[in-house]
Amino acid sequence: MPKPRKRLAGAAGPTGPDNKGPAGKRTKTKNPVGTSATLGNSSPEKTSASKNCGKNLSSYWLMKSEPESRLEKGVDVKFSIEDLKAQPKQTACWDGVRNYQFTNGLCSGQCLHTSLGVLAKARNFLRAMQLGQEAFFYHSNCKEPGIAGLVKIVKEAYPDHTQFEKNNPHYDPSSKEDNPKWSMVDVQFVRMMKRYITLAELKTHYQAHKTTGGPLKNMALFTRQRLSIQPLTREEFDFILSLEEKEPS
DNA sequence: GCCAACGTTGGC
DNA sequence: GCCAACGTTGGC
Repeated sequence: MPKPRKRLAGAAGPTGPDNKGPAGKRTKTKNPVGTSATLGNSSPEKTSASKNCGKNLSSYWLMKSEPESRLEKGVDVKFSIEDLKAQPKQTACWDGVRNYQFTNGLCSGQCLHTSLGVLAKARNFLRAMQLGQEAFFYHSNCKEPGIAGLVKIVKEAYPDHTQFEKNNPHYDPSSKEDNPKWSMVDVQFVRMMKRYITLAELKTHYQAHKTTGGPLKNMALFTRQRLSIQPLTREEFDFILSLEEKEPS
């Protein structure tokens, strides 16, 4: 399926395709705790994970985030595990790409758009995530990529309500109430890894396992390289946890 | 900063 | 609906 690809260095496209409003990063000082954090508490989540159709879904995840500053349309996308730890309740909203929001701020849909397909996949994964499930917090696009810690899902996918609010800068007229485009989950810091598990180390195991049939042989980090939220099998998850106890190879 | 990988777009 | 161009991810 992959055909030779072409890349034009110059690309000279129209500069800035839609600047749909830089949608500044929410300033943490905005609202006192409580606003949106409590918003969902009253309703017993009728939304449920019933979309899951009883399929054999993953219970473990890997979520990528960039720990080093980088501007994307004027917004710094940096969000390291230390940043997560620093949040109130050590909790943040996760929109499935690599954007995040403070749970005690205006929890609005800051939708740094990625392409729709990627988003759709990320969203599907987001919607499959269930309360209490654990995910590795992965540092990407940085000096030393790797798994920094563990987080857990503390709120299952819920629609980002601001996408329906006309006055909101994140209003998205193309999103329908019965099929919201933007979802988020909330994740909470659990712990740091006992040691940082680098991508290089994981890759070494992945390559070995490809021939030996070990647990990482199909790891999405290497086989689905561009997914920002990826499912892990229990075997993958357990194997990676076991690496903590070992000397880096 | 470069560029490979790869998903998406759009002309036909 | 194919397929080349293009934009983005993310390692290096």
